[in-house]
Amino acid sequence: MGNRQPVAKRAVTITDVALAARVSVASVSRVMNGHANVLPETRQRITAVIEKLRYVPHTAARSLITRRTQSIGVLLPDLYGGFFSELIRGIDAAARELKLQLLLSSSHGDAAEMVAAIRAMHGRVEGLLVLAPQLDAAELGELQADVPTVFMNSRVTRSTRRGAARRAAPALVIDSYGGARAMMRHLIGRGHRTIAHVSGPANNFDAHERERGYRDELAAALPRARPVVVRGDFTETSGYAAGRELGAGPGRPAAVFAANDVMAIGCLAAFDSLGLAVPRDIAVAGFDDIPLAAYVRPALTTMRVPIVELGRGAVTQLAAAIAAPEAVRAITTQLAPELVVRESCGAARTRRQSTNHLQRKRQSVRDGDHDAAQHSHHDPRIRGARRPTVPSPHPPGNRRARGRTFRG
Amino acid sequence: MGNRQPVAKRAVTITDVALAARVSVASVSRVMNGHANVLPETRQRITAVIEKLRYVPHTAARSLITRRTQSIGVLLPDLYGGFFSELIRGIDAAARELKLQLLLSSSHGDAAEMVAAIRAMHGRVEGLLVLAPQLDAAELGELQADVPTVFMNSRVTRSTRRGAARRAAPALVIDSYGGARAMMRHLIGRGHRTIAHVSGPANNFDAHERERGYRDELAAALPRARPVVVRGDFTETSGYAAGRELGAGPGRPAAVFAANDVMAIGCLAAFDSLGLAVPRDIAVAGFDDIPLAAYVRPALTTMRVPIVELGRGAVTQLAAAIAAPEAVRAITTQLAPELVVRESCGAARTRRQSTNHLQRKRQSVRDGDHDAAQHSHHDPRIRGARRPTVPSPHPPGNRRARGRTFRG
DNA sequence: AGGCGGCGTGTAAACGTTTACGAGGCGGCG
DNA sequence: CGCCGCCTCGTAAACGTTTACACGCCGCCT
Repeated sequence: MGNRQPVAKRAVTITDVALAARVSVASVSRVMNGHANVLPETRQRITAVIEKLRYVPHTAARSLITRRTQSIGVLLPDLYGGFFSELIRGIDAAARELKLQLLLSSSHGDAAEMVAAIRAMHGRVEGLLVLAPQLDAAELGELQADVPTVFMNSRVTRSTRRGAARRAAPALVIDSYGGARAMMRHLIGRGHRTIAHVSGPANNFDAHERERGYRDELAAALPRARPVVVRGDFTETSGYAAGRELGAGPGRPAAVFAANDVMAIGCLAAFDSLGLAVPRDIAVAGFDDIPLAAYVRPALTTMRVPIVELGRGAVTQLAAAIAAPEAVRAITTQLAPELVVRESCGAARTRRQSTNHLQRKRQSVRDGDHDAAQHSHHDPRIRGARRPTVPSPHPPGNRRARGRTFRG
Repeated sequence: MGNRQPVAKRAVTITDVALAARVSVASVSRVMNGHANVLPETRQRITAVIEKLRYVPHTAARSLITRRTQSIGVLLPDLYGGFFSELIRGIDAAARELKLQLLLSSSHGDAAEMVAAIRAMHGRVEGLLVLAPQLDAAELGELQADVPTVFMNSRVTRSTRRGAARRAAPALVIDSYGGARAMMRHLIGRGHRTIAHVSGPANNFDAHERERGYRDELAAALPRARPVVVRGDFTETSGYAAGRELGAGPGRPAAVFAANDVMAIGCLAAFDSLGLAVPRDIAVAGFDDIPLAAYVRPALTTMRVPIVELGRGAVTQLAAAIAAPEAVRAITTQLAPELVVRESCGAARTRRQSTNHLQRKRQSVRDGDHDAAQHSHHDPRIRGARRPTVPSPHPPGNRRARGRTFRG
């Protein structure tokens, strides 16, 4: 009893507490888990010992028997940039409300790496959140985990292609296709008749969807116009190259719609280097509404994607799937981007319009039914807070400053 | 054997494998853990069954007995903004190399919340990474976890105050004080004689250190100058307000040094609204080098803080502490910021100078010794890649585009 | 030839919980 | 007064691993 080991002191266990409180471990467990059937006096004695010994239950042991870990795994392809930052923030906020721990894992270039990561999480998480834009449905199907999974922004398995609907997990995606069409409608509505597209990497789902939206809307609204697509890879460098090509070549388009903001900013630089004034000589539009988009000049017209909502919604759906695994349906929820009009397309400086025609919509993979179980739209961002140009006569809202209270 | 339960299928355990391979669980375990003493033929038989049954060991059960979880907890005050994004990226990269899982937890406003979060991680992690700029040493001491802990950017416990060194954990901090002094030297070196400071929130460690650096360098270099400090809170709004106050009041300073970039950008907006030209009428400097800093105009002169290195180094130190808990020393490692000269202080457009006099330095809390065990400097960022103004005649390096290969 | 060491494998304990089950006490009611 | 039920609490099994130890076998050394 009294012999003290010089080695690392063992953590205090439930048995230590039971001994000290002169009760059985069962009673301690009951107190810890808030069960009712324990005498107030006993409870108090146990609580005091717990406090005194600073007992905190061993999570691994607990989850071994309860089969609950109170945590979910998040698998991302990368972490760089504002997109993932916001996504994680949305996920974290929702997980915190649901009292779920977050196990983070990133840098998964291919399916094999992702499978390895999933394996490493086995027995550690109750569910998985997977963002794998570079994987198609077949590959995703292969990494079938033994826990509920929700996919974010992955290739949609289309019910139109018979027998192809093999993914049994729900998914949340940004409606890149609809967003691209909305942007094209806007550009065409502003009078542009020749519109080029700078696309993203070939194996990226969103890149593909945005290009498809570009082509479809162009064909629908301007049947006589010929689509012009310059392939980029979502990097600024590729956007610059595309901008040089489009701006210097013959038949310069009236507007350029880049598949993301970063490339659009590259285009801006390219046009500047060519002596072209934006939007007077050529209009530019992007996609994503990254923070930079509001600060470059001219400020970038773009589609804002609801990243925080994406993260939130995914967690909510995952929690539902964990609670009732038998009730999960392979439903794909689409989140609609929002048109943000700034200067780069020649719009009025302060004008800001929302795409009413682009309502939040859902589509079922199996059938056309609409489920009411939707995530809560708690996106904390203040929609109008972002500054239209830099510098502006008035200080913007404080949305962007939240974290900065802690970090300089 | 052949009876199939209609209920949720139980996960395959090591016993299932042992049964199927007609060996004992011990042998399966030995194969799983790569122990040598198992016959090739037996090993092969077991491996085949493992493959066939897709057996993956239950992490909780394993870590219960081995007391190893292969994962570390990361406690952050918040997730918003580029700082945390980069920090997590650095942490993730290092953790991935060390095959450590990351348990993420954020939004800890006070010590109580943090203690709760630490408790929730008990038995789940082998070590803790804590970023708590709003906590002082005493509070940090209280949340003494039973696992190795490394603090990031926290209040330094000074050895000068006797008996105050109660924190037994190592820490990594950004040298905000030294960085602020370096920036002041730069401003004074450019000829500015009246320099005001916009400080951060009162309870923030970095804010305090930067103000201290401002005051000390000012006193040292310009003994006759009177320090002028306007309190901000790291938000753009507060920077704007401070800028209005400083720009419109009597005795307008020649330069304004803001405690972070966000407030500096607020100042830029304020001066613009007052009709002041930067840097001709007034110079502005920030701190952090957030991505925006290079894109606003005039581009912001600032101190770049090595965020990724901070995360990397913290993980490295934590791994060392986990491996050899008895060898940990409460050493505080300082990471030096780097001066980035842009336009907002009236420098030459393209000039870029590094602060040679501000070497990376370390200071021990207990004594003055220097430990060689330093983290590897693998910061992948390309130093000169950032664009000085927008738009620029040449496309920037592709550093900023990495994650964008996956996400539009 | 017999003992002995090494090697391959199995048995069982241990990790720290939760919880089904049962024992004991006590009060109420027949 | 006795029985029954409820309430409190303890005992022990179970979760899925790892690993110390034991055991049997074979070959080598003496």
